[in-house]
Amino acid sequence: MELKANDIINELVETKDIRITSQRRKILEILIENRDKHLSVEDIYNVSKKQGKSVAIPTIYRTMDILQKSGIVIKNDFGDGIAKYELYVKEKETIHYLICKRCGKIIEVTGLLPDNLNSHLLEEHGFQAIDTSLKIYGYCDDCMYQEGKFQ
Amino acid sequence: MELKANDIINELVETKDIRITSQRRKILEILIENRDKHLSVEDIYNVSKKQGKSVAIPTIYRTMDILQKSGIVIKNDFGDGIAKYELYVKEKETIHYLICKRCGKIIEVTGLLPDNLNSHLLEEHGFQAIDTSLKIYGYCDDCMYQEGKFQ
DNA sequence: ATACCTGCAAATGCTTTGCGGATGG
DNA sequence: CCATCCGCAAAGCATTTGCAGGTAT
Repeated sequence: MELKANDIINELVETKDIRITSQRRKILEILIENRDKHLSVEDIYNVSKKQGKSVAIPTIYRTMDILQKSGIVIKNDFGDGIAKYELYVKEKETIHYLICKRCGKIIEVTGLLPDNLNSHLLEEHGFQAIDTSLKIYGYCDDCMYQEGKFQ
Repeated sequence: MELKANDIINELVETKDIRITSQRRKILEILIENRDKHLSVEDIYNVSKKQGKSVAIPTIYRTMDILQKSGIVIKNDFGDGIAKYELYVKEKETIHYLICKRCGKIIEVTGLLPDNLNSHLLEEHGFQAIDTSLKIYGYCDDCMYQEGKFQ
């Protein structure tokens, strides 16, 4: 855990020239503790406050921006207009999201896209893919037979 | 053109109980004239103003909300936080978007997803898919060999 | 030493809402 | 008629920015 944070910090220091401050270390620790979740800036702020090391909201925004541009986090918007961040894990397959329009539950899925997608895009459309975002909105098991209300 | 607007209006009147006002008719006409584009609320406002029948911004938001919930338009966000609307065309295959991170160009593509995707999701995850959104961010032909600046 | 970072407050920009007057069916 | 809609102004809300003081290297 602490080790992982240091790994990421080392990568930050070595590859980009980004200063390591106590706030940035705290944010990275929170991201690592919650690597299975999608955190909003407010989430990160609340956790930092609860843990006694409150980091200001603008600082979090600025840090997430840096982390995203450095490829350390992925920025996501699941349709509610609030940015959600998660650590980028190199080894992991690209994750796709099934988003329930009724209860908001997010199911993570992999392997929906053809393996040769990126080379196909390059050949057919001259497009160099970097980030692929597949989000499928609909109704989860629990909500499917309830009245299909939007939110 | 005018015919199409009336078709949609008839559908509105028949299937939902939505009043037809001059503003809503104007908005539908603008959407039809620009069925190949992705219009922001501001775009629609500017066109309406230029055409001498200015529709107020809040009215456009309210109308787009109704049209979206009625399945007449698709709401999209291509990563800049500004909602873009387009007419939903039933016959059309699901469209995927290649979005250039440098110049912002949007290339529309179809057929990237397996045919049995929805039934697969239902069987494997108990998920009833309604809207599928595949957005791929990267660099277009023109921008690929330029310095890969974000925006 | 000094370039960069933080936190506060204020600004920004898209979107939403309250409300009095207007209008469609 | 009367429920619904429109336009204006103002409010909401996530995000960004200016700036004075603090910190990492």
